[in-house]
Amino acid sequence: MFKVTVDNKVIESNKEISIEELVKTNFSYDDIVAAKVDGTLVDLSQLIKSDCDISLVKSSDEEGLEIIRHTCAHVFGHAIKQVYPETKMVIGPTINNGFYYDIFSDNSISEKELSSIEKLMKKLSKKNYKIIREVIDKDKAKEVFTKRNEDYKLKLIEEIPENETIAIYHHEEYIDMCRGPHLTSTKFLNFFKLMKVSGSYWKGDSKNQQLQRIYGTAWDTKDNLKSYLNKLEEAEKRDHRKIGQKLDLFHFQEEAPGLVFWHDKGWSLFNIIKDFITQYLRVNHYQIINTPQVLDKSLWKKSGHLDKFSDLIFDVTSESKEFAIKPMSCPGHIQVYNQGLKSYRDLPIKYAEFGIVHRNEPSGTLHGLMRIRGFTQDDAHIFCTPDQIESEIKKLINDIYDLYNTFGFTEIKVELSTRPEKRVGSDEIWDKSEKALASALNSSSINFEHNEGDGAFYGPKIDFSLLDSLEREWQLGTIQLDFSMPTRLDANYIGASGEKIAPVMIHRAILGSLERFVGILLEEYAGDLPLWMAPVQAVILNISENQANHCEELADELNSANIRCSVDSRNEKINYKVRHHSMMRTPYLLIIGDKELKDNHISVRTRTGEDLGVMNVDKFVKMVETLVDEKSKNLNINQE
RNA sequence: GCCACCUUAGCUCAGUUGGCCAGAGCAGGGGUUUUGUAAACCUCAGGUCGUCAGUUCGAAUCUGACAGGUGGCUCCA
Repeated sequence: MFKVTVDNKVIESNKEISIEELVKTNFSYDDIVAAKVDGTLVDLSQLIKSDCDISLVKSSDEEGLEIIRHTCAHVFGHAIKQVYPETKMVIGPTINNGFYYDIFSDNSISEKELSSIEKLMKKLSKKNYKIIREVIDKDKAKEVFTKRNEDYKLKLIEEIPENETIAIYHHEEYIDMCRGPHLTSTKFLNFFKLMKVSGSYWKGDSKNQQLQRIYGTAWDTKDNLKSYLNKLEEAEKRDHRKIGQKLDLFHFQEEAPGLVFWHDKGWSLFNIIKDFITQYLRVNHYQIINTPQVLDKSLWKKSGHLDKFSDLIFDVTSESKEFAIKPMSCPGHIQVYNQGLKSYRDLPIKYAEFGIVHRNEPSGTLHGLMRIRGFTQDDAHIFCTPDQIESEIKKLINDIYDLYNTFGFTEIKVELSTRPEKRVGSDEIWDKSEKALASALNSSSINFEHNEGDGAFYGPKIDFSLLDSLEREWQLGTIQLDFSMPTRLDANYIGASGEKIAPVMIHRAILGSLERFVGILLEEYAGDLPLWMAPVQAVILNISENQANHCEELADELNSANIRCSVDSRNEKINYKVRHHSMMRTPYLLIIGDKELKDNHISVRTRTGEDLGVMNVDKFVKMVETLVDEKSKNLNINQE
């Protein structure tokens, strides 16, 4: 006789019983997909024979969804082996919102085929067959997968420690190896979709065998599947490339892959952001400098960039001399630092540059404004003593958060990368600086992930990332400690006792690439930029020709008052113009008819269709000034 | 760079199994209209169907190469 507590209900039993059976006989639930026995996630087929505490996992729970997705990956395996029996299964993990399966097959799977494979999966899941878990030892596992010609599964088995048991799951004739848990039948597997195919590599290494990866999504209900697919569609509309074209901000063309043609309004936005950062730099005692775009290769050789990153460097040859277009600004900044002697009393010295850098990124990695070959970094280098590291870092972290918040970003992913195997600098200085970075993060009570061994060879770093509309991560800010380059490029300062010492260099970018940042901003706001960043803040629309001249005068007046304003006096109906400029996401539409002309008033409408009523110009100017000063997201001062 | 896919007018897209001068809507030009808060009406023009080669009596449509792009993978100072 033993006692089991299931969701606070105590059940007694005197014979071994599966959780599934236990639930069936004691509850009327129909959405249980797995269970946790004393906190450990297990299959429902698990047998219970002694006292324990069980909590049930529902299909709608995060863990339940993951199980559905995991099992869905297996059913994909079941299906693909029926279509192409010689397919070799590799790995099929769950990911956010779904799963993928890496396979090896001589048949290349195209996206067109996915719907027919999906149909077969549906057919299999409709059979509502039992999924049977079997625990076997390593030798038996080898035997099973040797028989099935599953070369990759065999490689995986090799990596499993001796005397560890292995679980395999039987899906009718299909067998997959997996820790589980899994569904006990395909009953809960109804709402899924195969999404896309991609290439991938065995062990994620491009030197290894190329595999095919099939992505899918799976949900507990039809509605959840539908709303996920809808969400993707909505996200697509926020794509910065589409918005950029619609709002006439920038374009790309074939002759300049990975390089931006900025149009007036896009460049205006770019410069608003740049000016905002410039203001920050002034207040925080940066020296704003500018260094050459093209430098002799000997300098890049000396800095170490040429050895490490030669593939990414654009070459220029002139009169038999070889130059490189700068891929980063640091060597240039050291040249400025090296002009004249520096004393320990001068430190920290901070050089900032909106450095335009070019990197010949592989064609397959380019992505709109997010990943390009020529971009502008809000780059700076802080030359300081080891003792100054921590306070400088702490300040930077806080500033980065403040600045991101000002732009409206609150979800920021932070990663701390520590010493890699191949590195320069003594262990003491690594200890000290890793500690400095971690304690700076901790003291600002910031959640961050550790990336052991992912630091640069010259020092540890902190990276800050934001998400785009499809929740892809893009790195923006970075703070990197560097113990190498100052020495390589002969930078030093005179210490208190007169000796020459190499300074520590902190590379840091706040927005990272301004281009990428514009991309992220556009997706975050779906083009509805807050007033202070809107390239055109107001457009004046006349009702008829009678008011056209007055509109021009009004525009001059508003522009003089620092409101970015244009006039649309085309011979069109007001409805047409309102629609047009609403779609262009201009924050304010100022409408002038005979009434407004007579009273010298403006009728104010926002891009979202809100009518702010008729007011005089002064009141409008004051409202805009206030909202811009506050960097508000609102267009109406009365909004709380 | 690798895998799959895509490329037709300024934009968004139609173009059936290869078959007469390749279509639509919006945008644009010209007229009419002088308009009151999300699309007035008439009319005109606009395309070497990404590029180059090939198959064919005939190619936007089939094949190949290349370019650019999209989604991933790898990479990312």
